[in-house]
Amino acid sequence: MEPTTLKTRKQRELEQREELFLSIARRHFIAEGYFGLNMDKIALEAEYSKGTIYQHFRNKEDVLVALSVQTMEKRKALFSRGVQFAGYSRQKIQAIGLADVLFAQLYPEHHRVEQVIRSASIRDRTDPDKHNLLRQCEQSCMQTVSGVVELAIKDGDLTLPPERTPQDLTFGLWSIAVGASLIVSSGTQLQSLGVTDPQEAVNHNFDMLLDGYQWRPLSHEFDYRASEQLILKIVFAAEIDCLQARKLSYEHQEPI
Amino acid sequence: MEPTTLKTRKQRELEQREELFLSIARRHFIAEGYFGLNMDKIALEAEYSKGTIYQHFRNKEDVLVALSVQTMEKRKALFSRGVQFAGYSRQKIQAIGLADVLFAQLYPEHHRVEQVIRSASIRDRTDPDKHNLLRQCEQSCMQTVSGVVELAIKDGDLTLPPERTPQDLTFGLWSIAVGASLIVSSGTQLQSLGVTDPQEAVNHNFDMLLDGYQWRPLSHEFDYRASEQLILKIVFAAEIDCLQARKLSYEHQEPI
DNA sequence: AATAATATTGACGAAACGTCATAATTATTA
DNA sequence: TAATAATTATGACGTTTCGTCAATATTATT
Repeated sequence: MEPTTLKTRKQRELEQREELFLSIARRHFIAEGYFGLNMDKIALEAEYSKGTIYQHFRNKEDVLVALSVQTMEKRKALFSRGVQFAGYSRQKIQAIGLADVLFAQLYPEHHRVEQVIRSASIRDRTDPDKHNLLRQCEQSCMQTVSGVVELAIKDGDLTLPPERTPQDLTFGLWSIAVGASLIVSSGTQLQSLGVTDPQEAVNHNFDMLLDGYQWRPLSHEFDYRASEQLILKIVFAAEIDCLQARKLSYEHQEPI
Repeated sequence: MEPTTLKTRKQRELEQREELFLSIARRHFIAEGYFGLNMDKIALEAEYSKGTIYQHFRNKEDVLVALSVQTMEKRKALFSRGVQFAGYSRQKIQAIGLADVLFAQLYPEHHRVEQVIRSASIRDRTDPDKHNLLRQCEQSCMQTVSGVVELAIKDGDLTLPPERTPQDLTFGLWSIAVGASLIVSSGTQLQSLGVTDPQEAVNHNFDMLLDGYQWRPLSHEFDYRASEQLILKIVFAAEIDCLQARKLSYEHQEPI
């Protein structure tokens, strides 16, 4: 066998095995969190020795970074789909916002992984190179947003104050998304505080922020509710179907 | 000795000891993060046995919740000071925002504790009662903000859309604050992305969100820069002095 | 077929958690 | 005050899990 073919087959096998480890790891993490995720169990379940696992991952935190990268790539793909919606620049932003919501609903477990890895203590144990890969992935997501901001400026839908960069706005949207999901997941009793529907509130806060920046058309000049339905129908039909099916199957299971 | 007097002295001693444990724990956590914080070391340094530590705290995570409660109480005190500023309702909000910034600068280490405890995995190990105490503390902080929102509505500075609660707005501000600090601390290279001054960007995003809600006076109707200086001077003079002094002492130390 | 290179294994040492029987201290009673 | 009861402190111990590494097995090369 030629070395090239051999190498690629080897590589394929390695990647496949890594994928196996990661899928087991993700399952364990979802079920039992950071402390329930343990290397011996992964090894046992994958039917490889622990040493082999450690040939793929420097340590436990490395596993989490790898999971996060998968997550971020999934999110990025959805963002790219959203940004393609043909409409006002602000509708593209809306589409990205919806993408993020759908993402959270489709893969709620991915969210938890991201949060753990953001924690400084856990991050400090990761291999800097792998961690940079994750950060690049995140930046690439953010750049999708910034790209739309720049487009809006070029189209004349948006004029930033002097001294403000498109990225400042992106940072604002990103903060709301990250912050809200963290607050919700941290168990704060939002209901009892007066926030009946956090998701709805986040959407509205996005709108208010963009209105504040005077991104046209403003929310009172345009029917963004209708726009939302349109975007979901045109761009994310598949995802909606998937969620719908899942919901139905829950309803079926509940009586059992 | 009467039982009451006896009990209070005992209690005082216990509280003092707990404070000792917490101060040691905080130092270790700051220096070495979650994994560097360890119960044996606290015991050793406090010159008590490990068992005694476990009489105060159910487990390691409980120590962190206790630290977080201290943190949140400090923040709440600063918020209460800010809200007393006599001016437009929106200036009160600005004052709370400044309080949060000052808090982060005065006690940067407190921030890290809060972030760790928000992580679902770590939270899951805490005693629910103690954790509720923390959540109550947080809610009380948020209620300070919501109170100002309600005041603004009463004064006619702000009119919320139907279906929106004051708490939805609070949730937006809170999300920005929490999200931004998490993003900054997670090591995302904001500079290289185009956000030169994250703190400045956060402030501006607060302004834009409030402008979006049409909270009067709007940012172009009023000089919030000047207002900021005024608030700092009138309400937070002590904190500014403290930071200034710290800065000077750093400059003195650097040549050494 | 012999040898070299690479990959796999799981036993092992280390670190830290949280417990609990024992010892020490403090309070109560006679 | 002395004896006894109640409370509190101690640190050795069992347990878990991490990450390593010498020994072993597999694969490639000569």
